[in-house]
Amino acid sequence: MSRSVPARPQGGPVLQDTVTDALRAAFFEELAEVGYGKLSLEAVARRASTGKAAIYRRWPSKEAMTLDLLVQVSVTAADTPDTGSLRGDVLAYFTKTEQALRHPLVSRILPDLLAARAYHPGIAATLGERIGEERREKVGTILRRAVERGELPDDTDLDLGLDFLAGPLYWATMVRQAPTDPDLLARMADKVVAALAA
Amino acid sequence: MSRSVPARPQGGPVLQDTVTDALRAAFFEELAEVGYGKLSLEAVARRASTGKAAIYRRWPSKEAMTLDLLVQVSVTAADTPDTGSLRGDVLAYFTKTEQALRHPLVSRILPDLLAARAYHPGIAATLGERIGEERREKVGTILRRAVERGELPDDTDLDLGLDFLAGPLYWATMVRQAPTDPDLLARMADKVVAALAA
DNA sequence: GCGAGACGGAACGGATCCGTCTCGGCAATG
DNA sequence: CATTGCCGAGACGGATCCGTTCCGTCTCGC
Repeated sequence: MSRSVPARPQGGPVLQDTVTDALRAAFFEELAEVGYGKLSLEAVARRASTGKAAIYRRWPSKEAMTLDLLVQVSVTAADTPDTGSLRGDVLAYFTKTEQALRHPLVSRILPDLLAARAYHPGIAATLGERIGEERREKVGTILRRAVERGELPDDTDLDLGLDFLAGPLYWATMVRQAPTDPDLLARMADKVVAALAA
Repeated sequence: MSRSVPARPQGGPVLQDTVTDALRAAFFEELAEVGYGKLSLEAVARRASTGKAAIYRRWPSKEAMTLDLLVQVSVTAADTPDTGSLRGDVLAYFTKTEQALRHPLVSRILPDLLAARAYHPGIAATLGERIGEERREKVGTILRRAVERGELPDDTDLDLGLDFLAGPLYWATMVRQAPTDPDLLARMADKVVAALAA
């Protein structure tokens, strides 16, 4: 063994440079193209115009690479601005979320990752703890503000409310894959507000 | 070529027998275990205690096998009974649907197939035309009955209503993977009725 | 200008998969 | 009893993948 191994905290990438960026981009593009189940590091390296060794120099395994990159991306979740009313907040959140879900990479990767949870405990944990919790926290702010304003009762069930903030939009956009025009979002927001107040 | 090929309508299975049943069961169990992307016909044959030839005697390819078996299963969708009120219909539908979604095989296979649509046009077509359309038809009956009863206005948007019948329950059960007790379903039904009436 | 180390590229062994093909076994038929 | 045809088992060629290892090159800091 003549090669010296760089000492690094196990499981994380060391280098922040062009090659790492290319690998990250290639990883997500490949993930969007074939899905996690069929993701091959050979293809990622090929797409990044890189040798496989460059990958294994950064991450110890395919799963570690996935989890690390997922966490990096998860911090992107945006805030939900206070528009002054529950309906305004919901509509703003719908508009922004729908836009995010329509992103070509997101729309292919997200359902795949949600499905991959069933087969890969690591992905389930990362998605639940990092991304899910953060989302829950940020979107929950909409409901808490509405309670403070007096638009919703004090004993509002936050979890149940979040199901209505997420469910219909996710179903329409991702499952049913319907073309959602702005008018639809407005009418959906009206109905969600009615549901929350019920 | 000494083997005689049985004349059959291209693409469909011929034999309805023990072997076919074993293959179908093994296919879905394997699908639930590894996902469509990594589904291997070798593993299906192994699990069914069968030779691979038995598969290729029935279906010309992995995709054909999948689509054929999916269509066979899709006819299982149950009817939605008339309970006399919109709220009763919704709650009955919720209860039955939640039960179906909790089925160990369904809960693993369904998200995977929804994700697989992005990579396999054939699956997207089959899911959309066969299963999606049928579901839309049956669940839509709930809304049409409510319109006839006068519980909903005549100009009710069926598609938007369906998003509320499906979205929150799907999100809570499949995405959030929350433990849904009967009480939660009842409160969710209340809110859905309020949303539909808005 | 020199050494350390990352680079792209390529090959490796071992594994898995697809789809085809060939066996011998077995049951039903005639 | 001989024929027929599906059966399970599994070998096969060709392909892909993982994770490791090596080569020769390039770019740094010193």
